Order: sequence, then structure tokens, then C-alpha cells
Amino acid sequence: MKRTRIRDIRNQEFISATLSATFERGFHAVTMADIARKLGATAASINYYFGSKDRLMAETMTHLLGLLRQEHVMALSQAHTPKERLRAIVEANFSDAFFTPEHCTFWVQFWSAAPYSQSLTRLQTINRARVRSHFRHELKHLTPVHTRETIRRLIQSYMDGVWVSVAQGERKVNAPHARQEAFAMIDLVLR
Amino acid sequence: MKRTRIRDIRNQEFISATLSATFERGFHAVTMADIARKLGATAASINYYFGSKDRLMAETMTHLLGLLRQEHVMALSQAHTPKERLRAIVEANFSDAFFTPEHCTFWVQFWSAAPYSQSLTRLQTINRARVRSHFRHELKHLTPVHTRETIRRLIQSYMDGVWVSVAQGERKVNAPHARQEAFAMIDLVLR
DNA sequence: ATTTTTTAAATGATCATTTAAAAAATTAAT
DNA sequence: ATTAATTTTTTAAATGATCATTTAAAAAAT
Repeated sequence: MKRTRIRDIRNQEFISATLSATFERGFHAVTMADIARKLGATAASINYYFGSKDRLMAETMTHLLGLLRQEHVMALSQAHTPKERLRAIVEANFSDAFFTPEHCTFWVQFWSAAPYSQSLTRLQTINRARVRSHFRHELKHLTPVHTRETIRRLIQSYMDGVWVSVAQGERKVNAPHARQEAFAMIDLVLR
Repeated sequence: MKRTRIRDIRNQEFISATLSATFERGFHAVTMADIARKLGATAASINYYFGSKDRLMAETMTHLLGLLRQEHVMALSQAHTPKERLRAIVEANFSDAFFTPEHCTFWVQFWSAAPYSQSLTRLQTINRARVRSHFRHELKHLTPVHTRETIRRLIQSYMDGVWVSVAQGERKVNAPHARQEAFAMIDLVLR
């Protein structure tokens, strides 16, 4: 009945602190102490809960992936046509909750680190396969087979690129506007 | 007359070694010793030539930026219409010499590190402003004003995204095919 | 009492950078 | 050319700083 209250709270808190500290200092420069300081805690307690910095980073990323999936599911519940379901993917990526400077920054740094870490590579592979498969499924109904993969890569690359430019601080973050531009992109690209 | 021969040779060699070692180990994980080892040299000699690791990284990036500009100028010399000049930007980004896994990887890691380094931010800002201005100039002749910025961002984000997916090892690198898909993208997007 | 959580301090490893000296290359003088 | 002096290049070793992680004990909670 009384299953681990504190532990869950700390997990959430440290993950939040990780996002915030990483945004400020960068994925590799950020130290355990930086993250702990955000909560007035100590680096040792992070290890008590997460075991290692690597695991903390991986769990933070897992948290973001979960959030993305959750936003996707939510958007999907309103969608009833293939085109709407395609737009639901875009809506999730550029949702108010998900499309923030902290998240974009963490994500881009994750891209940069993933190829050099077993556990991050695994997360990356799973997520990208999931999104790819959703795209393929919806595009089946929307575009002829010979252009399908080109169009899928175009849409996916576009979305990745937007994240890059946000992480670069180049674009003030405006989720509704990002969604609008992404929808315009889809309309251009699907005839 | 006898101006610095060795120095120029070493600069080139160390920059090459930096690209190669960074590709293997990652921007932040790679050590001076890793890079020096590629040449059978010693970390101290990198400092003799570059002064610091930061400067080495910045100069490596400067080298890549120079290569990109050079490819662009080359492609531009064959272009005679606005559309051709637009395509020249794309050609440079996906040219055989430039569009390699090593370069894409270094570039993505540069994106991730740039916001946290004065000197890298500077390089980043200058380069992106340059490319943006070329795009704007050519798009003036190709698309109505009210969609112009949206289309520019679309094309630029697409290109950035392709780099991300290459750095992810997700896409086997095939420069001619990348150019072809990018040209298809432009045609879709410009009516 | 017992278990869980937290911390201060110790540990140990890794590096970039500096230093001081050796090695190579270059120049100048015979 | 051959030496000798000078300058440039290279290195091994020292330095010093930074961290993640461990440990052992204290605090809090149950």
C-alpha cells in the first residue's frame, strides 16, 4: 500500500533539475553537483537514486520520450482521417508542453551523445523506429508509393531541423506558430 | 619567402586528426591524446600549435565552414538563374567532399556545443547568417513575400535535419541521392 | 528499533596544460 | 661542404584541477 512515495518524488525532481541544469551548462559540462544544487541536495543523493550520471541522463531522456508519446496519443485521440493522424505526429512534436527550449536543447545534445553510448543509442533507435512507423502507416493513404519514403524523410528531417534551430536559440519558441508552419509544410508537400 | 612550411602542414594534419578522432569518440569524450595518437604525436604538440583544445576545436570548425563556403562558390559559378543559385546552396551542403559521416557528425556535435562556448557561438552565428542571407536573396525571385520566410525556414530546417539523421548513422551516406531528394524537396515546395 | 534517506569527506581516475629539456632543422661562418 | 650557433619542433614528466563515485556515519522517517 505504502509503496515508495519519496523515491518517485525524487525521481521527478532530479529529472527536472537535470533538464534545467543541462539547459544552462550543456550535456557534458553539467556536473552532478550542478544538478543537485538545483534542489539544494547533494551529488551523492543522485547516485543513491539513479546509480550513475549515465543512468540519470538516460532516464531523463526516457522521460522526454514518454512525454512525446503521451502528447502523440492525446493528439491522436482527436484524429479521424489519415491526414489528421499525420498532423497529430506534428502536433505532438510542437505541442505546448513538449516544444520548449529546455527540451529542444536536451534533445539535440542527446543526438550528439547517443552514438557514443550504448544505452542512449538504444533509446534513440527505439524512438525513431516508432515515429517512422507511424509516418509510414499514415503516408500509405496520402501519397503514391514511389515518393513515399522521400516525403517521409522530408517531413521528419524538417522536424529535426526545427529542433536544431531552437536549440541554437535562433528562433524564439512559439509552439502555435511552429505547428502552423509545419502544417503548411505538409500541405505543400502532399500536393 | 620561406614562410612557415611545417606549421601549415601540422595545422592541416591536426585538423584532420581531430575530425577523425571526434568521429570515433565524440566531441567531448575525445582527448588531446586521442587526437595526437592519430599522428603518432603527443598532446603537448597540439598545444604548441593551437594553444588549447578549445582553439583546436574552433579551428577545426572554421576549416569546415571554409570548405562549405568553397563548395558553395564553386557550385555558384555554374548557376545562372535564381533557381539554379538556390540549388547551388543545396549542392554545396550535399557535395561529395562535404557530405560525409565525419563532417555531419562533427557538425551536429558543434551544434550541441556551440551555445556554451563564446567562440563557437560566434562561428555559428556568422555562418548561419551567411546562408540565411543567400537563401533570402534567391527566394525573392522565386516565391511570394508572404510565404517566403516560411519556405526559407522549411528548406534550411530540412537540410539541418538530414545532417542529424546522418550523424545518427540512420542513413547510409549517399551524396548524389541526398542532392536528388533535396532538389525534389525544392520543387515540391516552390510549386 | 529499524529502515530509508542524506550528506561530508575520501577516493581514484582522467585530463588539459605547463615546463624544462632533448631533438631536429635551419642558418651563418669558416 | 663542415661546423658551430640558433631557432623551431617535439616530448616526457610534472602540475593542478575537476569530477563521478564510494564510504561510513548521521538524520529522518517509519
